[in-house]
Amino acid sequence: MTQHAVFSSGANVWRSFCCPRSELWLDLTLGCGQTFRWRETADGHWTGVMGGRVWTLMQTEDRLWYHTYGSQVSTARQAGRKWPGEGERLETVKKLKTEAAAVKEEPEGGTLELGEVTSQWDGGEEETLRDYFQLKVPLGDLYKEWASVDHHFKDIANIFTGVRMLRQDPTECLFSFICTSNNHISRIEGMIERLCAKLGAPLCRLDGTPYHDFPTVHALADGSVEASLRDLGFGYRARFLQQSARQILDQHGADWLGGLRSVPYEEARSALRTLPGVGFKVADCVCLMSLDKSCALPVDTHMWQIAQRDYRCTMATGRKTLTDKVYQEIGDFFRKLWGPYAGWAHSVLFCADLKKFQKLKEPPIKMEGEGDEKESIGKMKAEKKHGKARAKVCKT
DNA sequence: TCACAACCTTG
DNA sequence: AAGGTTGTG
Repeated sequence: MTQHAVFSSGANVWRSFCCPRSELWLDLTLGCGQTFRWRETADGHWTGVMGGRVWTLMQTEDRLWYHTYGSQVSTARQAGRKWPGEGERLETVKKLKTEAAAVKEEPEGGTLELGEVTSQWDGGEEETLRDYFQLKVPLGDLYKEWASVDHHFKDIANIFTGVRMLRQDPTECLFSFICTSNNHISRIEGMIERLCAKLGAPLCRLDGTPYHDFPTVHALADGSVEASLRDLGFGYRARFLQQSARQILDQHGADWLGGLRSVPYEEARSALRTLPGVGFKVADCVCLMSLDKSCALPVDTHMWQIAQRDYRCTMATGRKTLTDKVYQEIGDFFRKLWGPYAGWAHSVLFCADLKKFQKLKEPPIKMEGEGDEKESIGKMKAEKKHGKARAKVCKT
């Protein structure tokens, strides 16, 4: 049976490229609720479906490592495409061992075996990842700019580093976020998993777990979908999904969503809002996370509270419900404060507000024999093991 | 433009 | 209640 790839096992092919932690922190970026399809299948190893195939990712101090499954898929994908030269991508096994040993703290030393490293062209995988993580956007520089204009941001910026917007598939993003209304992240993840298992193309099976692609708009538009999804626990959202898919095909065509990438923000948002189950909040999520609208800023109940509590945002206070007008004003307030990448800054604050990451705000715990450069990671692992969960730290 | 209820489940 | 949307007054 095929198993999930593990970096230290020596049984898998891993490739990597330079990507410092200040630019990307996988645990936060994949776990902050912008995507619902990645799971931590081993310590620091994230497995999920992206671009029609299954990946496992992990990172060391300054590199991002990746493994993909079922390489036969890549043959079709490569056809007719020209990829940039591979240049300095290849590393020697010796260098890998040195680096991995340094980072992974193998006490035995020398027992660590790494997977095969081939010199063949990687089939565009590195480029796919660079696009998915939008690595051309200089996150470290943006953090400095946001911190210079906003001391609340500055307070958390040193802890919650590398929180990056993904460039997700628009179809997956739209239909996933229609599921988020009145819902928790943990439950959403289960729903999306069942949605893909029911309507998505099967890709492979790892350790007995089947992986599926996200369903196509066509699959979601079928008349039987609402009943199926209600059976899977989608509640009233089942109809929204089927109707939105139907409306896209009937009124625009399957390529319409992707085409919104080249349309101005407000226009794209208005277009999305014509779909059932899509209000301002969901539309902004889709704009920000899949349509290249970096200024789109989803205002949920969290951001509403943050705006009042931390920013004394006057338009946010004194109302019982988040009206369309206030929604707009809060977004404009943060866009003025943070600039054209306001949506990215928002996700850092959102991430820092999540219950599951509150432990990162605690003072570091010194572990015996632990170097300080791996402090934050060591701290997280240590506290995961000890199950520490202290009260949320709020700054006022 | 604002407020409120209803909507499906479950952690 | 939970990262909302829709319909009604």
